[in-house]
Amino acid sequence: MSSKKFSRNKQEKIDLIYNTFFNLILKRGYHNVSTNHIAKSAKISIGTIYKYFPKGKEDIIRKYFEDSMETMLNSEELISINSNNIRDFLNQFILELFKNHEEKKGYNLAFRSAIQSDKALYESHKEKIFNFFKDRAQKLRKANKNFNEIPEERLIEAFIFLYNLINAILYHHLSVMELFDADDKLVEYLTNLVVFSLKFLLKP
Amino acid sequence: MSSKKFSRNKQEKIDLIYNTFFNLILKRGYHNVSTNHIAKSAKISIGTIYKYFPKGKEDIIRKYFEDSMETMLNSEELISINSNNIRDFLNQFILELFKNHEEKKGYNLAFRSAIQSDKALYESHKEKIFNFFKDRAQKLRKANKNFNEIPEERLIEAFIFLYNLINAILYHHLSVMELFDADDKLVEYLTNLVVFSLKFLLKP
Amino acid sequence: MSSKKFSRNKQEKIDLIYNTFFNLILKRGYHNVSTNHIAKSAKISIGTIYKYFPKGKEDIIRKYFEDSMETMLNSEELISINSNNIRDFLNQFILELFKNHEEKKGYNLAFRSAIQSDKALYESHKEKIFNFFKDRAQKLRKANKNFNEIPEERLIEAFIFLYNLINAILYHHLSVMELFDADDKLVEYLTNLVVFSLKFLLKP
Amino acid sequence: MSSKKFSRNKQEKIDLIYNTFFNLILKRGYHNVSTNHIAKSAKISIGTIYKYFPKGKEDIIRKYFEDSMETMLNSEELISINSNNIRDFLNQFILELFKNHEEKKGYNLAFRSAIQSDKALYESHKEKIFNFFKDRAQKLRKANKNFNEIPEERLIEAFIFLYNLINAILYHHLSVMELFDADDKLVEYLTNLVVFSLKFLLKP
DNA sequence: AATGAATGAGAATTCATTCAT
DNA sequence: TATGAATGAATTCTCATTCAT
Repeated sequence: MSSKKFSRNKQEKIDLIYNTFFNLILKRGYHNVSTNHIAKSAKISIGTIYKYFPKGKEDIIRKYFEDSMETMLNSEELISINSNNIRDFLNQFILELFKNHEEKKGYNLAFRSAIQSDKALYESHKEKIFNFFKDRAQKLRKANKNFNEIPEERLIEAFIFLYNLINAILYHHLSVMELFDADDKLVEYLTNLVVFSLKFLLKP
Repeated sequence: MSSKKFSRNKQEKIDLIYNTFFNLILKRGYHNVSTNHIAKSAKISIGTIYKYFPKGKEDIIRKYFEDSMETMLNSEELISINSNNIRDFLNQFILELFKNHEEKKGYNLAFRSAIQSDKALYESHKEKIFNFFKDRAQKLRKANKNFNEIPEERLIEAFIFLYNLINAILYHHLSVMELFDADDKLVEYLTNLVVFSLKFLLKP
Repeated sequence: MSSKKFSRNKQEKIDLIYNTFFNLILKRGYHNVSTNHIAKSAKISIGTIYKYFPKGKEDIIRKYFEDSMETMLNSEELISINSNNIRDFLNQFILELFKNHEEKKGYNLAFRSAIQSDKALYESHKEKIFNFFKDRAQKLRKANKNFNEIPEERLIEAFIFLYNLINAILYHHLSVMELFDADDKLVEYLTNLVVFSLKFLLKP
Repeated sequence: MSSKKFSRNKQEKIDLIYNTFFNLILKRGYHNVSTNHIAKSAKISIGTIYKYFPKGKEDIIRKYFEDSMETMLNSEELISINSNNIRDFLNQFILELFKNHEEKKGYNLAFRSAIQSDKALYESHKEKIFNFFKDRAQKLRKANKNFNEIPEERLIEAFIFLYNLINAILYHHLSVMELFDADDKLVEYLTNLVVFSLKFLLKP
């Protein structure tokens, strides 16, 4: 029975803005969605958007991904993987990305669009990815003799490349997802792809 | 004679517009380049651009890719591949894409940007790709018993998927190209990737 | 008792708003300070500002100057000057303005800015000044034969002109204040300036 | 009989913008005039304003005063004054400012408003004034023994101060111009004021 | 055929003000 | 009384497109 206009629940409004924005992006493309569109579509005033996201569109994307990236990379599931078992790690990681994909297709497409015109967002995202895989690479090299011979930098680069490859497959809008009749099959394909690629990339 | 000189000037102007546009896109991103920017940068008038491309930016991209796609997919090199030898075909095709990539990075990035906000361009591009691979699939199935068991649709979809995958690797701006110290290595990786993937995708 | 404490809080809040506003104006200029800025900077709510100053910025300035002008023009120091001694009066008046200037630079700059875009404020200020000098002029003419020959209107106008001139020197932001190494020198200059000007303006 | 819409006369349009803007400022105050007001009032499109003045209001003022300042300070009349005669110079200079004032009251008020919120404009204006008087001061010191004893810097500062003082009198909106029934009288007053002030400021 | 001045819809953003809590 | 979320008109500025010359 609480009035919509004076809802004291900030998070509700912020989520409304997120959802509206990402839905609009899915329908019309990032660059064809304006802050005014968001306001109209969400039935809130333009001022409200700028209250929560003072720099407009960029801010919405940035803040959303700062949160969601943090959450994803620091999720229980990823943290708790026994890092010296690389198969487990890869499989778990792909599953994690895949779960993300299912529920966040709109958000991720938005993100891919946004980093194309926002260098700062792109750099910060790159750094986060790098640090995440640096940590993984270091643990792997400590725990597993096979990886000792591969330079740390190369290992990190390989991980990042494959991370991007998986994302490209999951989110690239030219993909023909219908190829994989079941999710299992897609995950299986991706895992095989990664294992095969890693071998290729890391051989001396 | 006068007409020849004339049409020569015309083509020069069109090429100038193409080059200027794609260079600007590389520097500033598709959505940050306006028709006025192109005119200023190319030192021609905005009116001239609208003479040759009455619908502006969209038209430039669309016409460019109509031409270049036509040229690429119908190139001597691809047409002359003996289509019943699938290995040759794949290797040749990847090399062709790779050559393209080297010299046309700007154009392709532009294209990727453009189709994100232009549904018509996207659909027409999809159709062209589909028709190209439909033709290839039909020839393959005629010439090669192994492919008879695979439904035509599925074969086409697999080809399209892999075509997109290769492009994603070549053009995705998050890629870590430094991984592949030599072009040979990248082409080798891509070929292996495609062969491996085809096996996976086409097994019953 | 509670009411006393209450009104004390009220005055404190009003003073807080005054101080915050004028400090912000000094830093950023009148037109770049918003009511929301004041609220944030003073750490009170925007609602509180509108409680005490229902018309916002204009009201703050207007009310402040209504008070301070009243106080200044009716100050003990000015009232008690023996008005038939014009030298004393002028010197005292300049000193009064100067004291004001030292401690209220921000307020005065704010005021100068404000009256540029608020005609009502400007008119009311003009009227107050006029009435003040009308009173002085009348007293002077009664007490001092020399002034009898000068029309009352002209005397008032001369006073107002010189009042504005002094203020212009004190507050005009293009002034080169470093010229006057000591305050004494500036006051001396101003007094001479006024005496000289009065002679010029009042000669028949 | 030339069409208004496609007038090839840039300067006409630029002058129209200048005149419209400065007239509006006189009526409503600098901060209450928007670029849209100017466009509507001048019956041109907002785009036209931004074609000639890409940074909007600031640019209009800046460009106008860059031109007019240049013109004024380099005018035949000022340049040709025999600089070693200080009386002549002062009188001529005041007359020049006064002529300016008569025809450009609106422009000057606009300028005074504008520099309050545009630091760059303010600095560039200050520099121009400084350089102008530096040149005058150097010539005076060369030609006239009396000025040798006064440090160059001090001489410049005094000139600048007096220049500002005159402008304040001419343009300050609180001034009571009616005091001076004839222009001659005002110029006479200003000259006396400046001579008197210079003596005071330059005495050792 | 070529030019570029002119247009105006629409995007991003600010800010005085209101009012439910 | 005090709060601050919410509003939306108004502002600055951009850009695709037109059309007289």
